[in-house]
This record gives sequence, structure tokens and C-alpha cells, in this order.
Amino acid sequence: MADEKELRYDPSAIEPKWQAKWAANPAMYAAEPETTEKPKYYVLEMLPYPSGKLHMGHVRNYSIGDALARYMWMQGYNVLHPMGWDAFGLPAENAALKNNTPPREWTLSNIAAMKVQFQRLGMGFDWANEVTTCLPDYYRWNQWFFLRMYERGLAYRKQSKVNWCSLCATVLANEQVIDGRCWRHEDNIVEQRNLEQWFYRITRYAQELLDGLDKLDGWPDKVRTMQRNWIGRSEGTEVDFAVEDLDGAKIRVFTTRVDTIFGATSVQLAPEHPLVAKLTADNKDIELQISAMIDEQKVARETDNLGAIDKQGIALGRYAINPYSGERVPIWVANYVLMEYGTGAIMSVPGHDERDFEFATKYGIEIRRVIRQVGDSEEDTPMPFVSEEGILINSGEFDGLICGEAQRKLQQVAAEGGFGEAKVTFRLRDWGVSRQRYWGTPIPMVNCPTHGLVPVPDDQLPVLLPEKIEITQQGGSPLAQVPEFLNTTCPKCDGPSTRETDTMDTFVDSSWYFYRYIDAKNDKAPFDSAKARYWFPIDQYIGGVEHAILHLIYSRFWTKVMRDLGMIENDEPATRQFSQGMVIKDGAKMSKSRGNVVSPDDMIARYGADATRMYSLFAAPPDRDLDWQEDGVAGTSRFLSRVFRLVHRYAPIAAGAKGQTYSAPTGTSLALLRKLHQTIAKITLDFSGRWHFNTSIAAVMELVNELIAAEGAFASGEVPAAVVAELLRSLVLMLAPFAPFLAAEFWSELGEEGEVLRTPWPVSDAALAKEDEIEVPVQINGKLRAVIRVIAEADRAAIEAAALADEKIIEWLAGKTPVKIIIVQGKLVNLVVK
RNA sequence: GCGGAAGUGGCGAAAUUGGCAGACGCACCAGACUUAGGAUCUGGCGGGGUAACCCAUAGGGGUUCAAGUCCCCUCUUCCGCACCA
Repeated sequence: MADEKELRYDPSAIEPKWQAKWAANPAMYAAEPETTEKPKYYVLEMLPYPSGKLHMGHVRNYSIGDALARYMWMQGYNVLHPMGWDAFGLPAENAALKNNTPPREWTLSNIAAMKVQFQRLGMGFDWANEVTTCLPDYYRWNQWFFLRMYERGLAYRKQSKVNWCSLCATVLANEQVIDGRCWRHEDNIVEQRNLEQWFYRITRYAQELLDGLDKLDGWPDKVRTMQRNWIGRSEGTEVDFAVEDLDGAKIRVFTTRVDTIFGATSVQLAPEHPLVAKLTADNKDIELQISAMIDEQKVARETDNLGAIDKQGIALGRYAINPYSGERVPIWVANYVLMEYGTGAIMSVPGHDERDFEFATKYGIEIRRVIRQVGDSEEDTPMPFVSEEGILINSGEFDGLICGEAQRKLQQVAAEGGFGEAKVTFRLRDWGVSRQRYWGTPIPMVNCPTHGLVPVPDDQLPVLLPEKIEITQQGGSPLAQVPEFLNTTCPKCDGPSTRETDTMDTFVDSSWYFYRYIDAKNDKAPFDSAKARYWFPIDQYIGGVEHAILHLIYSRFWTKVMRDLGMIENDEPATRQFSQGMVIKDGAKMSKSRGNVVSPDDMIARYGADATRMYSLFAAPPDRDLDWQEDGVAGTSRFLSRVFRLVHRYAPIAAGAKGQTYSAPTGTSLALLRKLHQTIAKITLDFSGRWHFNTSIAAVMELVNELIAAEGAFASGEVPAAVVAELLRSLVLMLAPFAPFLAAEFWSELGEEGEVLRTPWPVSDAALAKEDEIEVPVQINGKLRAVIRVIAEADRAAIEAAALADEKIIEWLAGKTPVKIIIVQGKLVNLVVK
């Protein structure tokens, strides 16, 4: 058959044709209305920042999601597979500075360019509800949500120490600071500044965000663990130590080990603790030492060296009273006590805490044992002894209690005595959302000289971001330089006022965009709650692990807030979340600075979108890092060429067999149909949970290898046309999630008219897939000695007989009788010989 | 320091429940064919050995008829958190 000049696989002759067809038929990927009988499936991939071009990480992310969406379509689901643009953010401003292009223009033209790339890749997105976060019809709802949060005390303003990136010229959220550096500028150390900032009170949901993780069993453990650590729940006790000689003053400490309180031999305050000033009044020397300590700490914090600086303390010469024992203990200021955590003050128990031990040793503070290790005497208990498996000693009336019991008892005593209580502390901080940047959502507040902070009324939304603006990098909010924006009137009194000039963190935009996808044109509300009831929660969310904390915790918070606003009924945004691995090359993440970036456009130009997508799924399981090897793309492309030739040669036979059936296949037909149905079963299983598309694709390759090896039997008619038709049809359907262009091309070559996507996924016929003869390895003492062939239904006795009758086995046994024969049905035989 | 993931041929990887280690692909080697192409086809390809066989899943121990898979110890890499009381 191959003797004539044969048509070669040329993606550039196939893909553009289908791109045009699909672009002209947006209904193809459109979700159906909620009234449909079909079950719904919401598959979501994280929306890209419109930088101007997709990178390989995007290609991988969207290839995974698109494969799943296509599979679910073929399984008969009403699939929602939307896309949008996380379009606010700093790069647009930087580009404006560099090229003198307005951020809006720059962003929108990037979006247009990337949309073309998506089209080239053949991504099946429903663009009907495209979301572009920088447009007023989206960000007005950011403002609307802000006002709802403000009404409920979930949005508030406070003076606070904040992270400042000088290159961004703005504040960063804690989540955007990585190793003391800016998440966008890896080389830039984040400074600390004191600024008046807007915050979202995510801490109000700390406990619920933590509890919810237990139920999110469709989320990767890694993500759940990271979020748990980030929330950082810690159970303990707050206890007041009265300050000696200072009227009514108390130092409240937080401890997780109140059972060790009789061993507290000092109290340590953070240098910034408000009481420090009072306690050091008139002592200029100590004040100077403390401010030097604060400075040093600041530098250390800024260079991410906090853990490395020596523990230092300054004794204030003042005393506090242990409320349980009445003992006087010295008050110190220590550089390792953080004002931001707990109460900013601790009791120091050197006998039972590593850090306190180190500190006390350095400064000669008394070290006292108050817990004895179970089974050891006081003297034999190691020092410091930090375990909670112990018994109280030297603790007055509490002696003899075990640690846990003592904690409860001591808490009770504190509560009754009014000097303390059980307390849960979180590491999670409120979410700072103010940004001193232009390209973001304006915060809808007005500052009136008479009425102070006044929210902009709903009917005046959106507060529009002015478009004509000169971007400078002077620090401070650019919007403050725009009088038409800045100057306004007070909603309450109409008097001259000024607007809030900070804009919102772009993570606000991405915290709820996926709700807007269900109703993006709604101008009465962020979305219709009835639609949300149908579509939510998201069935599968897919994105990079770099968002495990940031975006995924904010989204969960936002969902809970919306639920409490009565807008939705789901507690969590997504039942299943998947974090795909990074795309790396030559052992490192692709980056411009390393010069190892591979452009998707180049790959598409050379090998076609199908091969590029398929390789990104074939080279590694989706959750692992993927090492990009161009030879591998070439290999995938060669595979597609083989399929192309195969289908092209025999499509006429298959097309001619339309409507024909076959009966009781034998020989080659049976062998090929068996392989086909095994392959269907394998891929269907992979889609149902494991998502190891690399092995799915390997299974298709195996099938194709067998089909090609047997193609003589297609030409000769040994394999009936109806069988050829089933083989090719099913093969094409199984390729559809991975190589949509070729699948569409083949589908039409096979004489099919409907869309591949609307064609049911093939079903594996278990009877056909079953082998009638199987190979069973025979081991002697666990070592492989022979392989026997038996019928699939062979019982234990038959297998045993066959194994013992095998010539090689007889030789190996050399007359000995096995003391034990292990038979694992269908798997192996192991003969144990002494 | 704490927490998590991982370590299998020259490379990417596979082995779904403890049951034939290396499927599938890349690279490479040999051959065929040729319209000399970014081809295509056939065969080979963990290490040692002429062979029968032996050895091999980071290293060491263990459990088991049987271990890449389970347990203990050690090493290495990556990721997250980190003076959090």
C-alpha cells in the first residue's frame, strides 16, 4: 500500500483548517444551560496573567485541563471549561514606563495575542463568559465586595508594619514575600515600613479554613499541609504576670506549656512591646540598647537572617510576679521575641525549652527542673527536657500531675483567678490588600474632612480607574497625582473630599473570578446565585503548586465570605484540586536569565500543536516536574505520523464499512480487538482518577504498534472491514483528548460527520478484553526459573500440575519435592524447596 | 531545626493490591530501502559472563515463599515553613 507517493503528516496543513472551523463555531465548547439533563462538570485551570505570550508551564497546565474537559464531554457531561485573564498587575505599569504604552492598551493587546495562541493550541475554552479582571464590569464587583466586607468589619484600616518592595514601589502581602524577598523580584530584599493600610480579616476564618482542609480529600496532601502550616494553629494559655512597682500593669504572656510555669525564671518582652517604654522610663542607657536591638533586628529581617542572629537580651532591672507561685521573676527584653506573634511577651522556662535554655545559659539565668521524665528521677531527666511526656515536680500543689492534666488544671485556676485563660493562637495574619500602584482596582472609599472615611455608595460603582495617567515611579500612589480622580465629594455631606488612592492587591481579582465565569455579563450582581448552586463547587481545579498558599487560601476565604453573605451554598470553591509539576529544562526551571526558555510558538511551528500538547502529557505524570527534551517532542511527532499513515491508508475501508457488524472474531481480528479493549479500559481508568496520562499515551502507542504490525491483514481482508472500522474509530476517539486536531481530521476521514466531542467515549468490552491463555512465571525459592502458558480459567491444581510438569522446572528441582507451593491465581507460582 | 516529596538503564520514565524490574518513548548500535528526508522499515540496547547463569531499583540491616513496593537506620536532592513561645 505504501509504494505510491504517500501523503505525509503535516500539522500545518491540518491544524489551521480546524482552528478556523472551531473559531467559527463557539457553541462547540459552550456549556449548556442549567436546565439540561446532563450531569455538570466544572473543570477550571488557573487563568493566566496576560504577559503577551504563553510559556510551557501554561501549555502543560491547559493541556491537562483540556484533555480532562474533552474526556468529560465525551462521557456525556455538561462541561464548563472557561478562560479569562488575570489582567491587573505591575508588569503593565512597567511596560508603560518602558515603552510609553498605556497599561490598558498593553494588556488588551497581549490578551488578543494570547488568545490566538490558545486557538493555535486548540484549547477548548468556552469564551462566552470570558473574564478580564482589569475591565470595569469585573472590578466594580471587587469594589462591591470590598463594601460588603467593610460593612461586616472584614475590611479595615490600620497602621502596620508592612513589607515594602522598592522595585515594585509598593506593599506586599505576607504571602508574597518569599525568603525575605519579593515574589516578583527574587533579588530584592523586602523592607519593613509603617503605613496605614487596608486589610481583609482572613483571621476571622482561620479556624474554619483549617478545619475545612480535613474534608478536602480531593486536594493534594502537599497543598493541605502547606496551608495547615501557614495557618499555624497553636493551643496554649495566656497568663498575666503583674509588674512590680507599676500600678496595675500586667504582662500577658502566651505559652503552649503552662504546665512548666513554675520553672519560669524570667519574663521576656519583644523590643517593640508597648510596656517597654514605661519600664525603661528615665533609663536612657537601656532605651538606647533596645533601639539598637530593634535596628539590628530590622536589618536581619530584611536580609532574611532572623534565625541567624544571636539571641540577645537586656535585663530591665524590673520584676514581674508569677501568679501561681507569687515568685518574683526578672523582666527582660529579648530580640527573639516577636511582637507579631502571641502577645509579644513570653515566660522563659530554660529547663524545658531549647531556646530558653540557650538564652539562660548565655546570661546566667536560673535553670530549674519542673517536669520529670516518666520512669526517670529528677536528676536523670535530661536538660532541657522539652517533651510533654512527664510529671510535674517543684510545682507546689500541682506536683505529680502529668503534663496534659496539669495544663487543664492550671488553665482552670487562671480562669477562676481572673489572671489568664486557654487561648488558641494562629500564625495566619490578616491579608493586607492596599497597593500603592496604579494598575489595580481602586478602593471605593472617600476621605471627608468632616465624616472621615466614607464608603462609596453601591449606586456610584464602579469607581473608575482613570485611563489618562502618567506613570512615575516616585513611590506613593500614582492615583494621588491625578486631581480628577483624587478630588471628589463626600457621599454624606457633598463637601469636598479626597478618594482613597491605593488600589487592591491583584490576588483579590483572582479570589473569585471563577464565580464570575458562570455569569460574566451580569450587571446587577457579581453572579446569579441560582447558577452558582448548579455549577459549584468546581469539580476539578488545576494549576501550579506555586499558588498552594497564596491564591488557594484567599479563594477559600472568599468563598466562605460569600457564603456568609448568602450568595452561595458551598463552603469550599473546589472539591478537587490538582497541582501540576513545573516544566524544567536542563535541570532548572525555564527562565530568561538562564536562557533555557522553550517557546510554545516554536514548538507548534516545528511539530504542531498536537505533538506539543501530547508530549507535555507523555513526558512525565502531570504532578511531577517535566524535563523538556525536544527530541521527545520529535518522537511524539513521529508517533503521530505513524498514526496518520495508518488511518489514512485504511480510512476508506473503515468508512465503507459504516453500519456493518461483525460476528465472533478470531485470529488477528480477535487479537487486535482484545488489545483495543484492554487499551480502552486502561485509559478510562487513568482518566477516572490517577491521571497518569503518560501511561495512557504509552498504551495508545502500544495499540498503534500492534495495529501497524498487523496492517497486512487489513489490506488482505483477513480482518473484516467492520473490525477495521471499530479499531480505527476507537483509536481516534482515544486520541481526541490528547491530539484534538488530528482526531478531528481522522474523524472526518472516517466519514463521520458529528463532532468528536459529542461522540461517546468508547466502552471496554470486558469479555473481549480478556485473554484466553496467560503466561504464568514459575519461581523456585523466589527466583524465576520458567514461564508456563495456561488457559486463563485454569484452577490451582491445573496450574500446579503444569508448573511441575515443565521441563526446566523438573531439571531445577533435581528430584526434590517442594515443601510449599504458592500459587497466586493469574500471577505466578513459587515453589519452595529446602 | 520542623514538615513534605523524591532517589529505578546513557536520558524521560513504567511496574494501579507485596508477585516476571525497566512497558512506552528518546538517544545510541547494526542492517535494509531510497524520490537523501527533520525520512521510513527490520533487529539490538541495565551490568558481568563464550555459556549455563550471576548481579542490579541511593547505601546498610530486617520482615516474607516472594520487596522498587512494608519496617528500622544512613546518605543525597528538591519543595514548603522557620527565633511561632
